[in-house]
Amino acid sequence: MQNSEKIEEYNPNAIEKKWQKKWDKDKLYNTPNKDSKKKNRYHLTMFPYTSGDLHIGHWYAMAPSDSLARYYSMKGNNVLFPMGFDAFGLPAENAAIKGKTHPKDWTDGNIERMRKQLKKMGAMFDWNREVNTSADDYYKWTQWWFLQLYNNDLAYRGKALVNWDPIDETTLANEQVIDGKSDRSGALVEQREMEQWFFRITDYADELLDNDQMDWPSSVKSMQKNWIGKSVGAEIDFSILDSEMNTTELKINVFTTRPDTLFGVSFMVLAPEHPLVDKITTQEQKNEVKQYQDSTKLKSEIERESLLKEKTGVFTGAYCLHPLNEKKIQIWIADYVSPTYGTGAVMGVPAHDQRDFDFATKFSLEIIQVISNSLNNKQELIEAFTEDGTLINSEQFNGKDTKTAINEITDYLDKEKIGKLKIQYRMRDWLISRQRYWGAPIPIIYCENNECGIVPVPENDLPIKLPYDVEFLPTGKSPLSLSEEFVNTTCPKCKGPAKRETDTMDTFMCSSWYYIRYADSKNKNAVISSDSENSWLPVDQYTGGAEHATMHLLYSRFFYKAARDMGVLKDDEPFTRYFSQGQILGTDGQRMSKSRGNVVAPDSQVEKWGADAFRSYLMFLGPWDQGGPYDLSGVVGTHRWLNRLWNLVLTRPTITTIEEKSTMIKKISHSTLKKATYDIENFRFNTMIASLMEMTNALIAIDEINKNDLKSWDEAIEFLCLMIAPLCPHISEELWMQIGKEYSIHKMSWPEYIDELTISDTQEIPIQINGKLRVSLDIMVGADEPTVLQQAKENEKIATYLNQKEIIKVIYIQDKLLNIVIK
RNA sequence: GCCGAGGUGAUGGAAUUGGUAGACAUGCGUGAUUUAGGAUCACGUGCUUCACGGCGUGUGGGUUCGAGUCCCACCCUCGGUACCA
Repeated sequence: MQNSEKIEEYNPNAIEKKWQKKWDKDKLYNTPNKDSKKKNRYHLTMFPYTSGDLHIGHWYAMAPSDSLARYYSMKGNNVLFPMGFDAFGLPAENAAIKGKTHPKDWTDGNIERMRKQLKKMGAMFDWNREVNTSADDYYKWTQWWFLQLYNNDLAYRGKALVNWDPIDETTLANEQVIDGKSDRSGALVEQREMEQWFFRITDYADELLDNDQMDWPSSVKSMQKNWIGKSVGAEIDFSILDSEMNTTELKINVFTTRPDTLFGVSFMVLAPEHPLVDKITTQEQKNEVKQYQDSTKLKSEIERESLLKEKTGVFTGAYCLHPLNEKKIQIWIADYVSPTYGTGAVMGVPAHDQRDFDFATKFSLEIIQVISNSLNNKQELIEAFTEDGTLINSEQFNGKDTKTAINEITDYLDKEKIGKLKIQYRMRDWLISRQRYWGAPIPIIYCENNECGIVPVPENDLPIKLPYDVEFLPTGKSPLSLSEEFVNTTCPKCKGPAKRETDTMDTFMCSSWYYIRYADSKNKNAVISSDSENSWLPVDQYTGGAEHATMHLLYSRFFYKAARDMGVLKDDEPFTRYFSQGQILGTDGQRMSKSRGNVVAPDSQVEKWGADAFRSYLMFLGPWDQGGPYDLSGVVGTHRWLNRLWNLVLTRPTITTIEEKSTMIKKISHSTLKKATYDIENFRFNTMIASLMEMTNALIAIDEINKNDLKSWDEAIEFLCLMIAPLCPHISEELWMQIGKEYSIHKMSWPEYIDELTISDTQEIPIQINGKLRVSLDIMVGADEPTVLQQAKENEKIATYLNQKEIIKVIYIQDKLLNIVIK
């Protein structure tokens, strides 16, 4: 660099503060519903839970998402990129109990702080559309959604065994139970029966399963499929016999995916909790059965697991009848049968199911082989044979193969009315009731007059406001039930005395529709106007953590489909394209947590290096979907780069008087632009930044240019600023101004590259002998084989290799390589 | 067990369809500058060998002129899920 003129030093903190203020003042990022010249495009990053401080994970998730939104905005779209707060939920209540504040005050304070921290990111959030799920103008609509679901028979009240967290004193969704423990409190979860509100998500199981065409990561799609867990099989009735061995009215209904093994049934197993157990157990077995049931209840899921899956169980003394061969079959109870999956009863086929095999071995029950193939013929079974094969010992079905037998036996059972085809799902209906304070009240009234019964709150009465002055300390009852003022009301139908529902809604309900509200966040008359819906929905690009695969992302899809069927929205899927970023870890490679003491605070990193260097470092670290440990000594790399970039842009090289024009600068800028464009569209921020660094370094290496290249130089600098704009919004804006361009760089267009300019006239081609690289030669682009071979032979080193040897074959790939095979 | 992703220098990671392995960056080394610096700049840096060269992408085999990339078998790590009948 020959220019002696002193330039100002790069000072990230000063310029970042300056531009954030100006953008805010100019409302640069407020997005109108319509822009006559541009196509609308909706980008979304998951909104944060209001936990108190923005942590590095938020930056890792949001900064690249912002860069993407900015890129598509430069590509000529009218991009909506909103932000808000997921503000209801247990931690607010827990923190309030601990810190002796009120959940609302705690939450509102956190929102204030987090909004400030978010603004330091320099993202293009449209704050005009901010939502706060705990604000009454938001949860009014959460309640409205509940009413719509209720009116369309998608919400129902039912008794159910629920997961009960004894520490937080609330129910939990299955998704919130990890290894039998509460994902929040860590307490061992108990089973309790309660009256609860459910959503019929299972009605949508098949449609939710159908996700092949979605532009989502395959891992997330497969997680959802596994979670829904569809299996096709048959339900079969086994008639229970009385003590005289006569058929009774009682039947055991089992679900099996292997009806072809029906003749192999040698016992029946009920879950200890199965309602038939008490009715069929014989007098002699009563005590033993009761004892087993009690011990099961006391066993936590952890204990069940830790017993190395050793089978336990008790005979009930009762028998049932095999529907096809009329054999008498013992009925047992065992805890390996889950009361909540299928029918809570299993037909024991020890020869062809490993669990049944273990059980039969332990209790010396008969093992009848009914499937065989060439491999296991005549062999004594030492474990269950679970492969397909041919039926044996199965009367009229002998000789059929597994697949045929499944169909024929199912058909036969159906015809004889002893069974039928059944599709079973692992996923259960969504339990939304929470016995907690800090959530949206469920808009239901229970009228004391039995004729009215359960009465939904009329839409005009919404929102049912969450009272501020309530005792929310945990007592096992819903805090709202302790507030006379809240509970006592009049029935909307008969005007008689009535009581309100005192449970609140699962917060996943709030987050199932927030992206819908962004499109029309201030609408007082409707959840969204059809105009706003047409403008923005569905979301074009959603990004967020894969930990939400089976909860938030599945619930949102259900909500959207339900909304379609209720006539609220038009489309089938809420998120057209979804990408899940990985997780940023502590410097020790572990998950960041206060207890480990490995938390890196983004605020201090921003203060030290500036938001631009910090953002770009997070993107440079590695592939975005991979995550990984944060390296405190690595940020300096992107900081140094921005420093070099700063000096480069503000200093022109010496201009010589040589007339000859070079194509080098154009090649650098256009090929970098090509690569950067490809990379950002494919979420490859790390390689995009690497190539921008390469371009920066290449331009710095040029310390003099000739007069005719001046235009190319200025274009290169311009391209560089524009390409950096989505990644580092502050430094690019500042440099853009300093080189005398029009405000704002963020309203400029992404440049277009010219493909011919990305190629130069000569290229280095590797010359191999027998596939081993020996030398690289500078060859004209597009040269043919004889030319290249000739040049190679002329090379001294190659010539020595070829000396006295016979050339068997020459492989030449144009502009790629030359391989000479010799003997 | 099942489903999904992955295994490349000291470290994070590059390598569009099989075609120069290690781009870019950190760290480290040497030098420059500075009163000093954990600031900045330049050069070097896969392993091995004095060198010619040889060896190198989890392990073993295969296909090919040529394999990080394709095929077969296996090992390991991470994420999800599980007596799911």
